[in-house]
Amino acid sequence: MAGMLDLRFIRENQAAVRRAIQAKQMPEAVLALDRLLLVDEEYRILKRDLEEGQAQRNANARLVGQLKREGRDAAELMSAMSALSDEVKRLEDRERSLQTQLDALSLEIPNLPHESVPYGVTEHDNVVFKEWGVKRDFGFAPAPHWDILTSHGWVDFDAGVKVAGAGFPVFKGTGSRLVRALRNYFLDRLDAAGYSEIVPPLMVNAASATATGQLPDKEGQMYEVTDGFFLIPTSEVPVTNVHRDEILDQAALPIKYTAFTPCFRREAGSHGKDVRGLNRVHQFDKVEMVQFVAPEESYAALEEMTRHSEALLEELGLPYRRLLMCTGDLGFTQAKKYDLEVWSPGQERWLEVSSISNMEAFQANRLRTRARPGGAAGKGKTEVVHTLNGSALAFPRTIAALVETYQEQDGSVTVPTALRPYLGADSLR
RNA sequence: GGAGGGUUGGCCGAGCGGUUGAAGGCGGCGGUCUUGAAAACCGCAGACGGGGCAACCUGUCCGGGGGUUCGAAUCCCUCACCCUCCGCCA
Repeated sequence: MAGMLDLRFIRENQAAVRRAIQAKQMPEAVLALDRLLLVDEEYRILKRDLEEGQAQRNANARLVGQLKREGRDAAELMSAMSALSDEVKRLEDRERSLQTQLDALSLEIPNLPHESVPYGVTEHDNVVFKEWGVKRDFGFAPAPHWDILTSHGWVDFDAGVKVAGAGFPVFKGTGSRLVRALRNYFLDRLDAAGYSEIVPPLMVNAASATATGQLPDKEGQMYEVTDGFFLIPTSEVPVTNVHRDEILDQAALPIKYTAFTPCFRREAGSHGKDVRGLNRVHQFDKVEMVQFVAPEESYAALEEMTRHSEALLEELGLPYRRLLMCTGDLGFTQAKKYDLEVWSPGQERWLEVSSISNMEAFQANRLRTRARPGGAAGKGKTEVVHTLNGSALAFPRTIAALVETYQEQDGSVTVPTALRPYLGADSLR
């Protein structure tokens, strides 16, 4: 299985790849790169000897067959072949071993940042790309969402602890209706924007989790269940894997999918105010966008997708800012990423509600998803595709910002206009 | 959970361990013919690697992985998936 970019690209652009990995602040991946290049060199040298041996073995085996068919004695050739076959087998064993190493090392090489991504070491180096909206002047001290939600009985955190554990909020009554309203609202908006809806499996196999980059080495983020399944940390995983091992029709690009699913994340090591209320939970709902596009279109697609998510926040009247992630805060699979953070007046902090990324060819290579005119049955050379995904939006923090932003002094929550048709109410109380 | 049958190219479908260097059909592409098209006929056609400036040479791939053999689509082991019947079940 190929890693991010194919081996040939890495081989021919070693210096640039090394620099890019260093910019991502992933020293262990630099070590993997060094080993990868060494193993690759040995592999290619061995491959020549191996192919020569295989060619000779094939020719002789054919000759044995011919002799036997003609009723002649092939014993001498066959015994001579024995030694050659042993040698070829030895080389094949070595090749297999090197191939296994190459595969494993390839999976350790992260995607490279796009040239437009600013260099940075930590999240503090991210760039505030834009800010939208005016933070509301309350005239009273706005409550944090957990107070609002629990006082109305819209979310029952204690019941969640009893049923499952911390980080599994139970939405009740109006809270549940709010979830359902957001789900329909987001999906309707994306449907109008040309995304076709998918209801995917909520568990995936290891092959899928590897293709999109959750495996190897990031098991800490996913719940692994029995029978080799993983609970999805985002619907990006099952939706993107829909086209694993496929040659797409170039004329069908861009392919746009949206999906509403619960997402499951272990969030090991999180604590304190980060996990208070709905700030960080183990199970949450999210509407996701996924696109398969021609390489030259992918950066326009990234902007377009980001605008879709921003438009939702704007229609909901929630002030937000867009961050351009620096190299050091990019994920393993990402070439470029924007985060959208919504303003939480009750906590006086920004909450990440969306992350939109261009994976370029990184996932497509792991997925073995390519494109050509006519698709699998078509003609011509297969070409790479780019994949992108983004949230539109994550529910819990959106709900947190929503109830905090629209809370009134009497404890009620005004419903933003865009959501009224979905809730059938102007105000929640 | 039990028993049985399957997995071959874009699709369907053959395939005694040795011209499978994957039959045949459909679909695709190019051509002949035609005012044009259809039909008919002829021809071309996979994926992914390695070597080479190139022409070109070469390897691997018949669900995945191992094995037997001079030689495996074909035999053996193993895993996954699909189908049929039984059981259970929203």
